[in-house]
Amino acid sequence: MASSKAPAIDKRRQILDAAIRVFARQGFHSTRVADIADEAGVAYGLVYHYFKSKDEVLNELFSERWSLLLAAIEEADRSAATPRAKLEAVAGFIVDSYRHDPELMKVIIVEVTRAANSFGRTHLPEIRRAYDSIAKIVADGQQSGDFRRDIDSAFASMSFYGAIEQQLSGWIFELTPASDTDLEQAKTLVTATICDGLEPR
Amino acid sequence: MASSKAPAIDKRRQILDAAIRVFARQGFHSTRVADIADEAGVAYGLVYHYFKSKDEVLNELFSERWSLLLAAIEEADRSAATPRAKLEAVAGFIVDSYRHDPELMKVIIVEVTRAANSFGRTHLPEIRRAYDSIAKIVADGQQSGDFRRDIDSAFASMSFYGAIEQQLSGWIFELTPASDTDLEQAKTLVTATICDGLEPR
DNA sequence: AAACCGATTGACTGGTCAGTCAGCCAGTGG
DNA sequence: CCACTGGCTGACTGACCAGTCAATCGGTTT
Repeated sequence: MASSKAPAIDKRRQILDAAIRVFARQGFHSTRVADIADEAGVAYGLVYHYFKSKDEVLNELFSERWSLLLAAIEEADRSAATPRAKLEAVAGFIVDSYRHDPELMKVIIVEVTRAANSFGRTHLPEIRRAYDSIAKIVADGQQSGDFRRDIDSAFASMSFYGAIEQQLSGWIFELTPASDTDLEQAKTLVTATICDGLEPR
Repeated sequence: MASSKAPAIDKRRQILDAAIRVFARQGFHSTRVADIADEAGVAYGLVYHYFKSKDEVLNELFSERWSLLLAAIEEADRSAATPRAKLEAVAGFIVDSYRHDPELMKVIIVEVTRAANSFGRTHLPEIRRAYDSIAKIVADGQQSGDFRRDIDSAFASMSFYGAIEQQLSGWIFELTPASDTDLEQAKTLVTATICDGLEPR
């Protein structure tokens, strides 16, 4: 049959997508592999056909999306825009990632990025690369005189990223309204807060 | 004997302190209750004499310190200082908490604050109260004209808190140097970033 | 000195799961 | 039409561990 190879690929994807939903709903630690299989409408054993372990499923989900983030940051950096516009692009990408798939972003933030003890530990190098790339944008901005130089670029990078991630956390845990307009505004607001500051100019 | 009641209290404390160390080292999920007992130099069963469950140990650790943070924020708010100085006081308190007991702060951030799925869920109301109290400081600052009004105070609060917590995360996972001077500078730098912004004035 | 009582001990149990594996089934090639 | 292959199945197992509990200990009271 023409579709003889297709189902195989589908099933793997099906499992990953199901895992996103289940991890988002119950958290990684309290999902059983059986939950993923059930959600995917697939036999228990098939999960182990495609993945070495339950951990590997999460690793795959993280790496898939984080590499996009890294690419987006590095692309923003390479562009000819102002440092501020570069930061705005990064914030925009992260917010759009959330809009596009809130459950996946929830899993990534809750189970990896903010869980540097368990999974984050494994991915610390990749996570760090994001921080470093943002720091580079800031450092360049300091070089060009667009940003003040008395705030360490690594420090500024952490503040910027922390501010965004905290917004996402607020949405994820429904501490903060997350309508379409809220998300859209957040893109500019984070950058405005970090670049202009809270005090009037 | 005069010290007849004292050991009882000691043991409870001993267990809590041991739990801080073990949770910080291995993470909550991969510590066995036996690890806590061993670290405390106490029999397994005694943990259950003082605490209903393993979870309750963590809850206790969190609540103990978080209530201090809430008190500190609210006290800062009540003071006559400028809004900016109030924020600086909050940042200072959090940084000092880290300096005073990095392991405890690690546990609180990694296992509770940033794990709103598992433990955070239980403590969401308390956590939210911190965000709200900070938002109030910002809102008052907007009222008095010290802060601009086009950035929502709840949003600013999340950015501020997120920026600090991200710094702590950097220290915790050794992504960022954490010498005494670094910690000291961080207090002012967070506030400077958020209040003044990265762009030169 | 005997009864009492809270602190302390640690062996044991019941339940939970991640991961294995022996085999099934559908499509393909000979 | 049969052998083969690889996606697919799900019952099973071995390990692990939170929480229980019966027993002991040491100090206090009567």
